[in-house]
Amino acid sequence: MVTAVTTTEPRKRNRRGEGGKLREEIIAAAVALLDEGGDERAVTLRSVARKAGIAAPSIYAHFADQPSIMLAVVQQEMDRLATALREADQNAGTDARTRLFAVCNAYLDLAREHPQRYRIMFGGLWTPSVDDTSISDADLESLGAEALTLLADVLEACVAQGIAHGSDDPYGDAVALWLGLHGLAHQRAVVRKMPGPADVAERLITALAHLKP
Amino acid sequence: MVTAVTTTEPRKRNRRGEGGKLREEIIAAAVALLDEGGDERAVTLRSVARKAGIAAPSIYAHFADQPSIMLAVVQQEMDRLATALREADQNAGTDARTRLFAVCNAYLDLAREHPQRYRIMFGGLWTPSVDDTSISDADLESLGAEALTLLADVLEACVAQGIAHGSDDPYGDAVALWLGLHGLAHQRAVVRKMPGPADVAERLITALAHLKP
DNA sequence: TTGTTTGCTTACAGGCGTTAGCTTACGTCT
DNA sequence: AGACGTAAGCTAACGCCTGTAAGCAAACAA
Repeated sequence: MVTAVTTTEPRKRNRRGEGGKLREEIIAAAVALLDEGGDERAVTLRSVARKAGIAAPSIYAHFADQPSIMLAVVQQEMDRLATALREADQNAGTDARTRLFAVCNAYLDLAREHPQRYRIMFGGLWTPSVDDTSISDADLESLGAEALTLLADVLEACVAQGIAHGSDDPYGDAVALWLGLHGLAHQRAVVRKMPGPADVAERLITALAHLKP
Repeated sequence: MVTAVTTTEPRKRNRRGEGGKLREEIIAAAVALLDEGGDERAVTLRSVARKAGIAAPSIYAHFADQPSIMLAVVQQEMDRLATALREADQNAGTDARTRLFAVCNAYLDLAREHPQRYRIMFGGLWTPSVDDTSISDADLESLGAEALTLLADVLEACVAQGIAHGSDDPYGDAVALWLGLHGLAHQRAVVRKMPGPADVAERLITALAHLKP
């Protein structure tokens, strides 16, 4: 049983300048392993290599060590999330309520579509190997801050349009709203079926955004 | 608190009827490993055995396999949590607002005191080995349901005392409130420092319980 | 004494991350 | 056209740790 149980065909070597392509393929392989329903323990250096159809040591040309792979996955998915939120906001027009629900639902949808990825991103198990300079706490915090700023913007718009009760600290309200969304998204990502009513999301958003009835 | 799991001294064998004691010591050892700041990967069958001062195979007399240990830890900590919540409620007197904050803060405090345990409980990584009959999904769900019922009770009391706006579905509101608490507790358990204002907890509770200003 | 509980020792097979050194094919330069 | 430097990836191997099986030794109760 040495060979290729899954999808591994004799890999075509990349062209001269395109060695970096493999880096993306490695990340994609890691993500694929997650999406297949395995938890993060299924994402080992060797399993990723198998999935990508390469030999395990070939990874070291692109990543310093195993945690670096997870780190890259997290960063990529964080970027994807931030982009999705911005996009949802911009496609939502100018009505504040529509914007609010668009952004929040985009967040929840992404988490629901890829629960394992969400778990990795916010589950706190990717153990930053501090010597990886390509990404750091600052990166992630700034990304979170970006999403929070977006939320705060939308909340302010709600107040400005008179559909929500104001507050002296919209950023703080954004944090609270995000925490609620995160609680729901994470719990959905973890358990097979959530207890509670179907409109929990709406209730959370309405309450935490202080929307007027 | 089961004590003396710190170092590896030649273990005193248990008396005739007290073989079951080791089971508790094993769980305690696993919890200790978590509390030492290691994540769940640090809790291997062998590391637990080392911590408990016994030989690795000796665990099999008390647990079917390694995941069963984690499962037992989760159940124990879930019990502890439920007890703490009930206790906080009963010590809070009859004022609904006081009861509400007492229960919620008890939840948050416990999570903050033992972040790694909290992560294990709700992180969804303990991979139930289905053949373990001593605990099951039903157990955990019923436990969650118990906590939720408690929350719903307190919320109804708030409405009854006129300090919160009513709702046609107090249980649903309890779920929403719990999700908010969970989001905060989990995020605190995962990252070293939370962004946002210091009174996020109060804001979450106030908003999700629909407390009147 | 004898049976049973309690826990240990030894051992195996397999997966892991990582290092060292080799092969092959590409692009370039004469 | 042919040689060559180098990028791209592979094979082999190391040491470590894991979960688990099989059988043994000692202490206690009857």
